[in-house]
Amino acid sequence: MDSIIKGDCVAALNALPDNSVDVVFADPPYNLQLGGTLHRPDQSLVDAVDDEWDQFASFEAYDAFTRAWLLACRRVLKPTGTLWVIGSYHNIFRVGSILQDLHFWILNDIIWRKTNPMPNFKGRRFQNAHETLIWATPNAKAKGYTFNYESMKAANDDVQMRSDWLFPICSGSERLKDEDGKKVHPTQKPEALLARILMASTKPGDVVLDPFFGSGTTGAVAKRLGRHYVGIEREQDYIDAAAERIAAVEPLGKATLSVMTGKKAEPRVAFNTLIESGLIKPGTALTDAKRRYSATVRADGTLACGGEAGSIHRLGAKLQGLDACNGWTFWHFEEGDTLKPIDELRSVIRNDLAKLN
Amino acid sequence: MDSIIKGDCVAALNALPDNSVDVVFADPPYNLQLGGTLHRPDQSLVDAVDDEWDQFASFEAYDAFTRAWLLACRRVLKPTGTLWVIGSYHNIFRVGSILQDLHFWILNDIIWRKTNPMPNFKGRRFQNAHETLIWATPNAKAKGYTFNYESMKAANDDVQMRSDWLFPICSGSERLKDEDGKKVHPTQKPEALLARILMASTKPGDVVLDPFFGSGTTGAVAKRLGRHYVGIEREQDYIDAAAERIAAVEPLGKATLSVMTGKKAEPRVAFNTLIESGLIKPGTALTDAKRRYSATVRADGTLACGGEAGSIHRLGAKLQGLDACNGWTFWHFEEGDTLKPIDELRSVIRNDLAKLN
DNA sequence: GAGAAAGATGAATCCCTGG
DNA sequence: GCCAGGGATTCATCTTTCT
Repeated sequence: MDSIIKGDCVAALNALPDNSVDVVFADPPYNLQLGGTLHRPDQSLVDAVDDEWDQFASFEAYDAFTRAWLLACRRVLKPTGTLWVIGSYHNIFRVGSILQDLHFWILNDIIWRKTNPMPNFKGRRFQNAHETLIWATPNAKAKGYTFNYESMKAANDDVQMRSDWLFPICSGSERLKDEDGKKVHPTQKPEALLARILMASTKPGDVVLDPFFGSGTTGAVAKRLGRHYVGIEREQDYIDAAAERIAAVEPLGKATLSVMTGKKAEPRVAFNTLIESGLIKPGTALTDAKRRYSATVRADGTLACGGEAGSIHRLGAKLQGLDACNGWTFWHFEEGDTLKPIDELRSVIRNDLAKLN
Repeated sequence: MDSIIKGDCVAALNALPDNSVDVVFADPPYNLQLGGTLHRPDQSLVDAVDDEWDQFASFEAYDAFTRAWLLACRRVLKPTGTLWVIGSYHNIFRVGSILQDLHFWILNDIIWRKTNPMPNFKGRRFQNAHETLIWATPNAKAKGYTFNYESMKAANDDVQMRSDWLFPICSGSERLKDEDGKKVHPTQKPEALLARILMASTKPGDVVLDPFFGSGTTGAVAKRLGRHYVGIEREQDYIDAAAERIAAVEPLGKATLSVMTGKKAEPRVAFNTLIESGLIKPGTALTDAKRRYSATVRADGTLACGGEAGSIHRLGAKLQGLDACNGWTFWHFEEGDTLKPIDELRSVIRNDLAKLN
C-alpha cells in the first residue's frame, strides 16, 4: 500500500491479493511502430519515443501482452472496481477489442483533447491532437462501481461531464527533469488528467493501482487526493524519480476532499418512516401538484385510490399510465393553502439522520 | 456511378471492378447490444436503435462481418485511395483492430465532438458526446493519397486542422422524415461531417463509395461537391428516401469547388533555368540572409564555396552541417542595398509559365 | 530589472518524382 | 523494385538570451 513494486507487471500483479483494488489506471506501451527519423521544418530533430519498452515484434505479441496484464488486473480488482486504460490509435483499438473479448464492460471511451499537441510537420495528416481512454467494469453485470456524477456535474458548470476532456500536455515545472535538464520519462501524463479520473471514479481512502507506474503521476495525484496507490514499475530510474516526487506531495485536507454527492448517495428513506416518525398521518389525502389525482395514506406505508393501491411510486405511475414515477416529487400534501411535495418531509428525516454523524 | 446498388454490401462490392474507387466512407452497424428500454427523467421513452440490421449474435459474428466488408472494400479501392469508418465504443475498437490485422494503415483517428449529444439519463456514466472515425490507407506503403492540407488549414483560421472536429448532430430540416413525421433512418449523419471528409480526402470528380448508404448523406454531399458516388443499401425504404433526397441536390459550380493548393503543387523549376533565362549570371555571389555564408554561381547551375560545390540545396545543407536545406529560401542575391531570396526569381519564371496557359 | 526576441520541445506510425 | 535528390513542412508553451 502506498508503495512502488519493482518488477514485471504481470508477475507483480499475480503476487497481489484478489479483490483488493478499487480502480486500476493503466498507461501501457503504445507500440508506436515509428519508421525513420522526423525533422521539424527548422531541421531540428523530433525526440521520438523509441524506448526498448515500446517495441513489440508484432500485433500478436502486443495482444498477448495486453491480454496478460488485463487478466491479472481483473483478478485484483474488486467486483465494484473499474479500470481505466489510455492509448492512441496505435494501440487503443487492440486494447478495446481485448477488453471486450475478456468480457470487461465498457462504460465510456473518453477523449483527452490536448490544448498544445505536437503539430503534423509534413502536412500529410490531420494534427494528432488527442488520446483515448477507456473506462470499464470487470464484467457486464458489475453495477456498484463508483461514479461521482454530481461532483463531475458541479465541476462542469452544472451540466453533465462529457466524454471529451480538454487538458494541456505535461510540461513546464510539472514535467520531471534530471540534473541535465532532460525529461525523466518520455510520456509523463498531466496531473490534471489523473485528478479528473480519480475524482470521477474513486472515493477518499480507495486503493488505486497503476501497473505501468512510470514517473508516478498516478501516485502523486492519489496521495494529494487522499487515495491510496500501488505502483508497479520495471525500471529503477523511474521508481527513484517517482518516489522522490510522491514524497514531496502534500495531501489535501479532509474537508476539501469530501466528494459532493447527489441524491443517489443520500440515505434511502422509506415512505413508512414518515408515518412512523409522525410527519405524516395515516388517512392523510395526497394529491399531485395540479390536484388531478388524489390518494389516501395507509398505515402500512402504501397509498390507495379507488380500487388501486401500491407504493407512492407504483400508484403514481399506474394513475398516470406510465412505467415509472418518482412518488417523492409527484405526491403533495396540504400545508395551509399551499401544496408541498412529500420530498420535503423526506428532507426532514435526512437532516435528522445527518445530525447523528 | 452516381447510383444506389440494392443488395448485401459484400456481394455488391464483389461485383464492382478492381481499383475503381478513390474513397470509401463506411457507417457500418454499431452492434449496440442495448439491454431493455430506456426512459428519460420525464418518463418519455428513448427511441433506441434496435433495428434488425444492428443485431449480431456475438463479437465473432460482428468481426467476421467486418472483415468481409473491409476486404471487399480494399479490392475496389485504388492504391492511392483511402477509407473512412465511423463508429462508437461499441464497435470501433473491433473495426480498428481488424483494419490493422488486414494491414490497412491508420492515418488518423478523428473525433466527432457533438455539440448537442443525448444526455446520460441515469447519471451513471459520462455523457457520450462523441463518435470516432478512422482514416486509413489500404496498406502501410501507400503514399499518394489525397489530403487537401492547404484547404483544411485555410478553413481552420490558418492553423492545421486537428483530429477533433465539432459538429451538431443531424436534426431539424436536414433530418429526413416520412409522411408521419417519423425519422426515416435512426442514425442519419450530418452533411457537414461528410463535407469535411470529402473536402479533406477527395478531389472534384473523384469516386466515393458508401457500402452502408442508408439515408444517402454521402451521396447528397458528394453530388453537391462535384464528386461521384456509389451507394450500396439493402433496404428499399432507405434507397427510395436517399434517391429522392439526392435528386433534389443542386451541385455547386466548378469555381466554388476549386481546391486550395500549396507550394508542392507548383511546377518544378530547375535553378539552371534562372541562368539560362538570364535572371542570374554565372559568377554572381549569393549569401544567406545574414551573410554568414557566401557562394558563387557556376555556369552549370551549381554553387561553389571554397572547395565545396553542389546544388543550391546540397551546398546550403553542407555549409550549415544539416541534412537538408531549401536553397530557394536560403540563398539571397544583392539588389541595391537589400538581399532578396532567389525564390523571387523562381516566381518570375513561374509567372511566365502560367501565362502560357 | 523589464520586456522583447530567439530557442526548445512534445507518445509521430509525417514526401514525391524520376531514373 | 530501389536509390538519389529536390525542396516542402509547425503550434502552443515554456525557457533562455538579448536589448
